[in-house]
Amino acid sequence: MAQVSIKQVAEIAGVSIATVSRCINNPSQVKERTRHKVQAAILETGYSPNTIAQSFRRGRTNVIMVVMPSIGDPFFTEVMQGIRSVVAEHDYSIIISETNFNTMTAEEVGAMMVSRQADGFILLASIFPFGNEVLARAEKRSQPVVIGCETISTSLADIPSVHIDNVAAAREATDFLISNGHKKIAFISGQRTSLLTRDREFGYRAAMHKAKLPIEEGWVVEGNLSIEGAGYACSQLLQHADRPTAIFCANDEMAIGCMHQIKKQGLSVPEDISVMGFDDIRYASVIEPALTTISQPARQIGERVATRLFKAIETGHQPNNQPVILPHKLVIRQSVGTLQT
Amino acid sequence: MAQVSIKQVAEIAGVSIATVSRCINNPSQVKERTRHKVQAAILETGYSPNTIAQSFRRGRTNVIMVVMPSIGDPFFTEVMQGIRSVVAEHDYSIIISETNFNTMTAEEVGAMMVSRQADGFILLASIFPFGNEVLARAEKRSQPVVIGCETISTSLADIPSVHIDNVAAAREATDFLISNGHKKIAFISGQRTSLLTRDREFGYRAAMHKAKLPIEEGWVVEGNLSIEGAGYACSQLLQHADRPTAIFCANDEMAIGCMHQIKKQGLSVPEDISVMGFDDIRYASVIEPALTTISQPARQIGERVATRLFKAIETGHQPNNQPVILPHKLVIRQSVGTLQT
DNA sequence: CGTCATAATGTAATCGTTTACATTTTATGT
DNA sequence: ACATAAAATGTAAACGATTACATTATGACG
Repeated sequence: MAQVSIKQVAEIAGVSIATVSRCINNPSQVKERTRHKVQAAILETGYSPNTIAQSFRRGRTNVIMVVMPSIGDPFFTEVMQGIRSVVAEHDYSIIISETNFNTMTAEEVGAMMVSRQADGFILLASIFPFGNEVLARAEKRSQPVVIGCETISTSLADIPSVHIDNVAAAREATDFLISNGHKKIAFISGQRTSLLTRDREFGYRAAMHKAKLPIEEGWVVEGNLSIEGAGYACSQLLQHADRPTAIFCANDEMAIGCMHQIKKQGLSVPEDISVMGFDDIRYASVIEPALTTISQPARQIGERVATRLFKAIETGHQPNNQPVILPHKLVIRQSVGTLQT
Repeated sequence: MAQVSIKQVAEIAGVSIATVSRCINNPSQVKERTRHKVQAAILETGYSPNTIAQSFRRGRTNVIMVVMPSIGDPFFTEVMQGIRSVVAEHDYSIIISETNFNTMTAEEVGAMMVSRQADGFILLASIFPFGNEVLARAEKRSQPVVIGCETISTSLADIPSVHIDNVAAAREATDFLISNGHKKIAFISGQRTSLLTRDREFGYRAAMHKAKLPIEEGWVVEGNLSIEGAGYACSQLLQHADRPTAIFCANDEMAIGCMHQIKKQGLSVPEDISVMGFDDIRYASVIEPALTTISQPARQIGERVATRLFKAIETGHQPNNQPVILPHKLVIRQSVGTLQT
């Protein structure tokens, strides 16, 4: 059975294809009697417009693309919900693309834009080398791009983005550990190539520096934002000659892997070692001990990112280039203990 | 800056648009000297093909769509990895659509197919009313559909699908509880409208029946496949006059929520109540106590589903309609205890 | 009833590719 | 050098929709 096209509908209804098209897109300008004929023909043939042809002709896809580091990451899933809620108010659909935590090059981002499969892009994943090049392309093609969550605050104040102040949040988290008497604090970061957690590492280092606490060689290790990766990173820390009393993980997923590893080696959290997470994913409160972490307003980030994107799509201009900074919150649960001094 | 089209490239290179097109799609049939000229022109203009126009003209999008109940569900994420690995071998990309655990109607599925935005569909989400109608549409449009994970074994042996034997697996899980001395076994299901867990409930009931164990009114409650939903469902069970000694949850996410709720009420797992999960998601082994559950070959399911889909796309026929049943495995950890009799 | 404004419909161009077919160029063998 | 086959390139139609513009139908009014 071949595809039914507007032509066949027109034929059956005994009108021109233009009238059929108008019937669908602008029913008010076709006479009622004709409209009925056409609708009958549509029903009879089971016609529905070929969206590809529509996109082609209109030069607009009514699709936005969200580039995620990983579907399956509970944090980004929540961001998606925010995005979704905004998209639902527009006549748009979402397609999701996944990088598996790999850092995207400007070329890859460019390739996605060039393919014109979407009218706008939300990047929740790292871009590198980032910034100007991507923006310039976006500008040229008038395909807006907004970045969510993941940026380096220091180097790109000029990209449209929505995120928390990762540096401040990480500093706060570290300060909390310090105020609980910890002096030997380790950090498990994301992939070295990922930008996601660099600001957090930076905040951690800043807090340690300010408190005049040393960061021993080997206290900052690379996880890969996964449970398994953190487990391995953690076991290295536990073998360290000068074993830390607290571990700050750049995301909750790793904190969970970290706690698991600690317990596996017969130690307990927080009695022997304290663990601090970041993100406040849904598992953070049900894991044992419940995770002390930084809560990000994930849903809200998603909403704001999408709102900015749509404004840009509608006006035809890139969004203005100020980052939007949303508030974070330290959530104190049970995974951090007080060190008797 | 307007889009660069093949026309401008042709003009600059001093050739016809056909030659440019051939240069891109069939370089072997254009002379080297010409090829160079064209490539130079492409570079100069920054041209890249308009994929929408290509899809339009070719009648093929080189995209497959995966409909998921929920991104963020660790189980489906793993299925996705399998799918992705197969897709990577073809010149295809994936777009993901999310139903948020809502059951799709045949109309919705039809709408997705009709929109022609993809050459084939993988449905990991419930369809209802399912079966013939969807298949008939798929057939008519020659847009293949393969279903993964989620079917009702009893009623649609004739849809191309890949999954485990959910009934047998659930029976096995229930038998394990029974063999550990449990007689009062409750079940937390998915949404009533979702097909995902019906077979599992069926298997549970079958096992109970075979062991001549009664299922008291109120022992089968509806979670919504989430931590929170299961928490609520679980608290109902704990208040039950005839409190169960074991709870079988239709997925791990709910088992985690369930255990959390049990502990919250001052009881412990598995001493007071045993909990059995289903799926073996990555959190199952790190949660405390580690979850006894049914392990599905998620990755493999994804691979097989995708393989079948591509075969169908390539041959232009619907896949044959036999379900592929993959093996599951009971994974015994710590969340199920033996009941002293 | 004729005129004219307006509403309804039709005609045909267009979007950027691909590709069947026609034409031109190049290579080969005598 | 010429005939001929093969290779390279060009021409133009097609995909299915939208839409500017042209045309026809409808209705209002004197």
